[in-house]
Amino acid sequence: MAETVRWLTPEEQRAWRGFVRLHERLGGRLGRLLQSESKVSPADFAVLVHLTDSPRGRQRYQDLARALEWEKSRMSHHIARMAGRGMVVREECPEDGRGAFVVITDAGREAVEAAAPRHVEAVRELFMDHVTPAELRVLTEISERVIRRMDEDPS
Amino acid sequence: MAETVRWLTPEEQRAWRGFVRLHERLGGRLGRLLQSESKVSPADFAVLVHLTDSPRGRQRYQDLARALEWEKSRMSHHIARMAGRGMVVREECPEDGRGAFVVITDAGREAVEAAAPRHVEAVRELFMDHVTPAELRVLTEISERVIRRMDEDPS
DNA sequence: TAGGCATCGTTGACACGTCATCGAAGGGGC
DNA sequence: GCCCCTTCGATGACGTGTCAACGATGCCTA
Repeated sequence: MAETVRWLTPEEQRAWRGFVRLHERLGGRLGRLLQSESKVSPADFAVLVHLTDSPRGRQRYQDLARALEWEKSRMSHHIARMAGRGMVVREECPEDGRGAFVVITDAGREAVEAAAPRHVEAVRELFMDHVTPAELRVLTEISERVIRRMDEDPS
Repeated sequence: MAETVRWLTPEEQRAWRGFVRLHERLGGRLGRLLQSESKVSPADFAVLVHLTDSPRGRQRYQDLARALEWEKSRMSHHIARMAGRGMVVREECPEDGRGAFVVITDAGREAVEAAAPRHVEAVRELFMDHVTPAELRVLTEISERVIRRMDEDPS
């Protein structure tokens, strides 16, 4: 079973390379932009938005983790860091002795409200403004299809 | 100057969300796959491939950094780790007292040769096989255009 | 040739994510 | 009630990436 490798064609290499680069560059730029202007990283932002959309600004760790598709340990670490910066607090869960809530603080609300316009603006400036609606549809299609395949085959 | 934020439309949100997820998932999966089977991460792989393509398997840190679009400190840290695992060695540069070479070792060559087929296969299975040539062209187009814009505007 | 400035790579502090492991608590079946 | 198995979240070790600062060296110009 050798010699059966289907190597990438030049077009495929170019596409893959561009794709990887795009991710690295966009992520880096976006993170730096937000971090420098608002002390809220994209990850923080995602958490805070979810909390503001939840009743009483609170969510169970596990629910948050499922919604964001994060591992529970990542959630635990990240919330600990965010708690250290005063954007959220941890709260015991009376109904389930194992569980806990993440609750957004006033400082957290202020931070997300201050960061939201800048976040959206950055996504537009760096990405959306350079992509046509048709291209965007193709991208959505690809993304969702590939993710679906990964969900179906958890190898 | 308030109220002028151009929020994302539902389609744009969906696209952006899918795009971010795709990267996180693909990256995670690919990394785990390679790491577990070959002790060569995607980053290692990129370095080793570049070195094997260089005369005498060696490159200056800065050239490598430019080629991969990495920061010099990232390069330094990463090479130090790879050197610790015996895949490369650092070598002084006689012509320039400040500089240094990264040189691939035999172990490094073996590692990249062993990892290459698996790497390509993973990229195919996880991604290429689920994207049509036309979609791939759109993706390449988008990636390169957005990257170009970022290059032009180093805000 | 001496002073000033840029470039090269290193280093340390920190943020982030994964994995493996753990202890506490819930939820069965018997 | 008791055991077993699962679920919840915390934790520590580790690999990875960023930033800021640094020492050493090269280079250019006055």
